[in-house]
Amino acid sequence: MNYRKIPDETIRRLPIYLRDLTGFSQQGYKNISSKELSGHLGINPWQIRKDFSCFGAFGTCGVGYDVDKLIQQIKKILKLDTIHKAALVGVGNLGSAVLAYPGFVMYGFDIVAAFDNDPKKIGKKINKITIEDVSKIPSLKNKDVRIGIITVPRQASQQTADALVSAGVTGILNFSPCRIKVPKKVKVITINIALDLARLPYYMPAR
Amino acid sequence: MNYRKIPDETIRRLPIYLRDLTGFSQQGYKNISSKELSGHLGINPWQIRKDFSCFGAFGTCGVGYDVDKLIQQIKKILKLDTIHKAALVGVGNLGSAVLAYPGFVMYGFDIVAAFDNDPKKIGKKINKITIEDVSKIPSLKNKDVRIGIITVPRQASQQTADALVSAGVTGILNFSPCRIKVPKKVKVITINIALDLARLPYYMPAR
DNA sequence: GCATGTGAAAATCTTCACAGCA
DNA sequence: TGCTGTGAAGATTTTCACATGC
Repeated sequence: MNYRKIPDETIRRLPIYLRDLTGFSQQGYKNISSKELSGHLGINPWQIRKDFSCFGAFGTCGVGYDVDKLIQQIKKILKLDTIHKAALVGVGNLGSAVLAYPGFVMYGFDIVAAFDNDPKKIGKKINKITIEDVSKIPSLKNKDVRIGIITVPRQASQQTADALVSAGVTGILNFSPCRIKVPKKVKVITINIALDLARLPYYMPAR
Repeated sequence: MNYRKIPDETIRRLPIYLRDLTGFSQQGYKNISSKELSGHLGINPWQIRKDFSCFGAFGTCGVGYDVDKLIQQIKKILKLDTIHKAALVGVGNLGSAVLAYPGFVMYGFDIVAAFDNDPKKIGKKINKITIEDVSKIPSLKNKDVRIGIITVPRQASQQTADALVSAGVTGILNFSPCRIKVPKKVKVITINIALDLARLPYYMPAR
């Protein structure tokens, strides 16, 4: 195998594999074939094999893949083999939902701080985290927090991003419905629910 | 121009264009060039022109595109030129956030019903919508609701999907962290926040 | 001059077919 | 026989270059 860069589309699929493989591991599976995985995920077996082949030969012919080895390898590729501390800004409806979201833990994320600018919310606790004033964002520098989650209204998103970047964050999960500008070093992934919903009618059958 | 199918990737970008064009329209812009749009969106000008060229020539050379015509055309392509009624199932943290989310209105979505299985929540009102028991989902048949939003825990997602499909829904926005099986006619778009977050460390610079 | 629209080239991603190995 | 791993073919998407029109 040539060592090529792993395709972005493969990277997009890796967390999906990881999620289901973790499930299989907990059920006691030792090995799993691309065909079995395919049935679960709705991804073609050859696509799965191609994806896995990007990072070396892990399967045993006639048997399948070693589930736990695969999990370790995917975690290593995605750099999910260490705990990542994250901070959330904007504890409104969405922010609260994200704070309570159980899905983060399994990938090794730990939300260690939450900020808001509403005096009524400051000091309150959600999930053992005390909400602090946004002016305290710079304190993240001392906490080795590299990931920021932005769940503030659109108008405040850019300044929030700026504050997070200044505090040393290099990865941002942005829930604001707009693009934010950051230095090249910083990676932003934007999640916009409305954009996904807006595609739905196009794919729905005509009545 | 050959009448080809519009590429899926173009469809994915159309809602983004629509969002920003709507903003420009409200600011009084009559025309806009691909270059101006490019600056806002972070998408290359030639990509933008290629996308727009899929559905006919709309631009004026030397001037740019007619903002309002473009908006109308994109809405037509995405079938967003009519109001779409939607129903939400699962009024927990995430469900409440989605109900309160302002982003849906601008694309013409109207959440007309919400369901939960928790007796404490039934009868409560959120955003003028009274929460009903999940057993009432079949009543959607009479309301011409074609879109379902699933924000229930993983275990309940498949049965929720089944109930929605039986009630006539043909498009589902699924927030559950698993795949749901539906008839081919039904389109599902799955949003999984954790999957997006899981990609972030890979793209972040090494410390 | 300026900005669109489009064929052609390049890059990327998916599908296939089959050799190779337990 | 059953399943992996991979080169090659096919499909899709992005980028480019430039002719065309106001």
